[in-house]
Amino acid sequence: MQTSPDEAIERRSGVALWRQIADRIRLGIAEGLADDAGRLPTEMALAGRFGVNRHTVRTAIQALVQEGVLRSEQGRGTFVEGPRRLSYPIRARTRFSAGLAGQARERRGHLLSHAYEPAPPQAAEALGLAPETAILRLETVSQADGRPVSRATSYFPAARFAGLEKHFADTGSITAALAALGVPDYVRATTRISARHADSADLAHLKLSPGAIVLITFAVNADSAGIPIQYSLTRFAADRVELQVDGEG
Amino acid sequence: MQTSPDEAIERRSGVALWRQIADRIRLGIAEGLADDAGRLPTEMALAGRFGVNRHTVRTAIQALVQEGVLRSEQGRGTFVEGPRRLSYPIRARTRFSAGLAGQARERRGHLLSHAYEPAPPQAAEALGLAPETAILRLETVSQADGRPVSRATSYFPAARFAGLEKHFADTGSITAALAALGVPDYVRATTRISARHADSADLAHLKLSPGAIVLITFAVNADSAGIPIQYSLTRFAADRVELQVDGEG
DNA sequence: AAGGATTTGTTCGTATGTATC
DNA sequence: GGATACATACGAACAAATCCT
Repeated sequence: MQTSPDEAIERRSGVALWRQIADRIRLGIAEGLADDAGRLPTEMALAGRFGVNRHTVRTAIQALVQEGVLRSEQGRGTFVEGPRRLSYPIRARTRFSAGLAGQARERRGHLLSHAYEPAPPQAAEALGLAPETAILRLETVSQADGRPVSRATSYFPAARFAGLEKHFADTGSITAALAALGVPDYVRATTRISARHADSADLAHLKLSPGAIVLITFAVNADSAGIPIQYSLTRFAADRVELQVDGEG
Repeated sequence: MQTSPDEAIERRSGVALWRQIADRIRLGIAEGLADDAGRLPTEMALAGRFGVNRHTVRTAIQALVQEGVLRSEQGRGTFVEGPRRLSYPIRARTRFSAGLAGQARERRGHLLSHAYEPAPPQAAEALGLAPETAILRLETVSQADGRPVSRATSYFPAARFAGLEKHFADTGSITAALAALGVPDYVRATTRISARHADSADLAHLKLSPGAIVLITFAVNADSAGIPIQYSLTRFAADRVELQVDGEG
């Protein structure tokens, strides 16, 4: 028998207890925290489980209600409200739209801004270009059923892909824009995955609640000849998406 | 010219500013935040960049010094200290030890505890077993050069893998333990990746500083006949590891 | 070698946010 | 809800170590 609570929460961590508990509830929903009717355990039960005061649990629940994840009904309980988490596949042939087929009806990318400028060091290295070579930078947001899912900064060699931003703005698809410029196919070379807290740009573009976590991917795509054509930094809303890696492509 | 800071930080988010800044600095190091001599921008410069008081930056830096990531010298500056981030590959044939070859000299898994018990719902489903079927659960920690990298909860069908914990305790390797029980080879079927804040168990086993973020992977491994043999939930210290997905496996 | 500029380290005080009871 | 304790963040000033001219 344990006297301490089952799922301990960390104090003096720089992360408020209510924020930690909100994170855990949000993740826990995917793992069956709510019952079949979508009802969460009572506030008292959650307070006991996390070893905190009921007020603290209430603050966490209020934050999730604000996000649209939960809905509280006086006298009845707290219920899961929001859509479930999307599963974003990462494979050799990662495509945003194709990947979410069957999980969302409408998905599309939006162009926030673009610029032709000298390549920053990491981009130049990833693309195999000399430092300062001109590149095209695109800032985009991808949505599924009108809900922002990810935000990306992409770098393309400017010499080869001048005008790409127009094709993207028209079609909302990197795949289609590349095809229009003579790249009918491409493959994901490598993806590096890490995580951090959302910054204010993430909050604004992804419509996140403050304190949310974003999954970060650094990816390189190459054409059929193996020449790198795109380097991208993508931030996924960790509470709305999980990344899925399939075994044998 | 901008009057607002370049990289805005979010207030009233439930995540302390110093914690957000510590996260950003840690990530920024990989992206060339420090100069060639490993020296960070001055406290004043960072404070300006993030739009906060110098004290707040100092608190963030102190947290990273405590973690071993940075080192401060009065009158000289603040320098990058810790070992660089490990890159953990995820492919069809993901192996802990093999994957980190060349990045760390010594790596090994340690058995924290084990139990034979009824399968929890997610584990039963992932392994294709009837609910409540007996499984073997292993709690393990993996280290590279004595530094904890990840902590895993693994489920194996008890009928097939009775005694696996002894082989693992002896060898420190799941691959070797499975081989001893007649599974010479296995492949990663799927991996789902998400992220959350570290809980106190993560902090203790991974020796993390409070408030750290962990990358979570849910993985299923199958034998050469495609039969699921292992379901595992692994927590990676997001500030010490990045996950790497290679294109054509 | 001297002195000024730079950079980190320390100490006040004050206001606000967080969590408990 | 109100009172209390502690953590977080800011501001101003000064001290100590180092660097540069």
